[in-house]
Amino acid sequence: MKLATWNVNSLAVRLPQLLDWLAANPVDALVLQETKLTDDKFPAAEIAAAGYDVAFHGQKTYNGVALLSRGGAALDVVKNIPGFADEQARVITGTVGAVRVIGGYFPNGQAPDSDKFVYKMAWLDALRAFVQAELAAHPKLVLMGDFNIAPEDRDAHDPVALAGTIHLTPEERAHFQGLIGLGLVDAFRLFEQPPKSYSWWDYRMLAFRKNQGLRIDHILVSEALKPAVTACTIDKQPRRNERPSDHAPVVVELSN
DNA sequence: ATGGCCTTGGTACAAGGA
Repeated sequence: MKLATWNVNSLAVRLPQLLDWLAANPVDALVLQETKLTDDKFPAAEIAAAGYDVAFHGQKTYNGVALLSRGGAALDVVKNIPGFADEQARVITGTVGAVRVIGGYFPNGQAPDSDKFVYKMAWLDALRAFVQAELAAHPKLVLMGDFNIAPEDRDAHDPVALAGTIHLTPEERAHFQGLIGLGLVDAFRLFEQPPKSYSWWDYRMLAFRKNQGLRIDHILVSEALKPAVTACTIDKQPRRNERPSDHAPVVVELSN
């Protein structure tokens, strides 16, 4: 079983690239972030034609998430975080096969002294409680998406220059470790990886060509699933497309 | 160089992203 996450930065722009990627990478489940589409504009028919069921939760202009699945629609779908009032469409959860999948578009946070950072902290608190409850009900769980957190210094191309800036603050990293503390593991770090592995590169400054990026897109798997994880990789290929998303997909492979 | 680029909404340029 293969699961993946990809921040597409506008599904309206990236739909052809998504369909190309799915044809080349027939995953069993895929969560998308930053679809930037209201539900009435979501391209469900095109995705169905590619062989995927899809649940989605979007809004105009910003945010928006989706959960694609092959071999049956996701069950028991939950949109956003129950009990956390939020006008922003950032979370979609569903059961695919035997796995509970939570897809999240974590808030950016803008800057550590901003109102958006305060929102990010509150959102992360709510997410943690939600994941804890989901985990209790569904031991086989995957939490994946655009976390907007670089968990360690090796997840940033210049951790000295970027120390304390958004995505690298101690507060954000503590929240990442809080999620790990629920009984999750960073699937990417279960394996030897190339040095300077990133999942996002700024559109500016020729950042992709110079590999000046951040690893902020993650797949966390529960302890019950950890023994089944056989691989986890970042697929840089779509970042080489014309008009690419600034994020690359991350893929995890589970045995059975 | 508190920038650069990309997307949206809307049709000029501001906001947001990370």
